[in-house]
Amino acid sequence: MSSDARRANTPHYWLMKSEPETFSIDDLKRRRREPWDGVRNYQARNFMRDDMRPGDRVFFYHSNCALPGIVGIAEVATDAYPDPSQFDPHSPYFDPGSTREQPRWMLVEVKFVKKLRRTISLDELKRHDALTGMPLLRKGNRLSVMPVGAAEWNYILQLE
DNA sequence: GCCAACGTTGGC
DNA sequence: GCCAACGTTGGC
Repeated sequence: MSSDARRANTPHYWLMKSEPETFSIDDLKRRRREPWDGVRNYQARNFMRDDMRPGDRVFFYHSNCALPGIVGIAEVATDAYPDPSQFDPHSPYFDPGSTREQPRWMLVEVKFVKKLRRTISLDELKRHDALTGMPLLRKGNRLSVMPVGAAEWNYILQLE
C-alpha cells in the first residue's frame, strides 16, 4: 500500500487472526482495547507499522479452532509503537536480538467495535466467487495481519 | 494429531 | 548467495 493512498485519507480495512483460546473476540469485548502483541512476522509487522492508521477497520478472525472465521469487527486505535513483549525475558514473545534502541517488532492497539451476530466461517467465505482474490483465501497463506479490499469488506459485511 | 505450506536460520 | 534443516501456522 502506498503512502499516497494514505494521504488520500481513505479508510483501510484489515483482517487480524487470533486463536480464541489465547485471545477471543469476547476477550476484546471485555477489555475494550488491547495491544496486538506477539506478531513476529516481518510482513505482518510492516502492515501494522507502515499502513495501519487509527480509525482503520479490522475483521477479527478466529483461527486454529473448531469453526475458523470472522467473528467480529475492531478498529485500529493507535499508530504502531514497539511491542514491549520483545524486551521481556519472561514473555513467550521475547526476542533477544531486539534492542530498545532498535526495536524489531511493532504493534498497534485495537479496540472492540462489535461482535457479528454469527461467525462467517472460512468455509463460507471460500464459497463466494467475489472473495477468491482475498489474501486470506490464498493457498498456504499464514499471515496473521493482512489487508482486505474495500469491495471485499463491504461484500462480507452484507453476508452477516 | 497430522501435515502442507511457508519463513527463518546457519553452514558452507 | 544457496539451500537443507528446522520451526511455526493453521486447516482439517
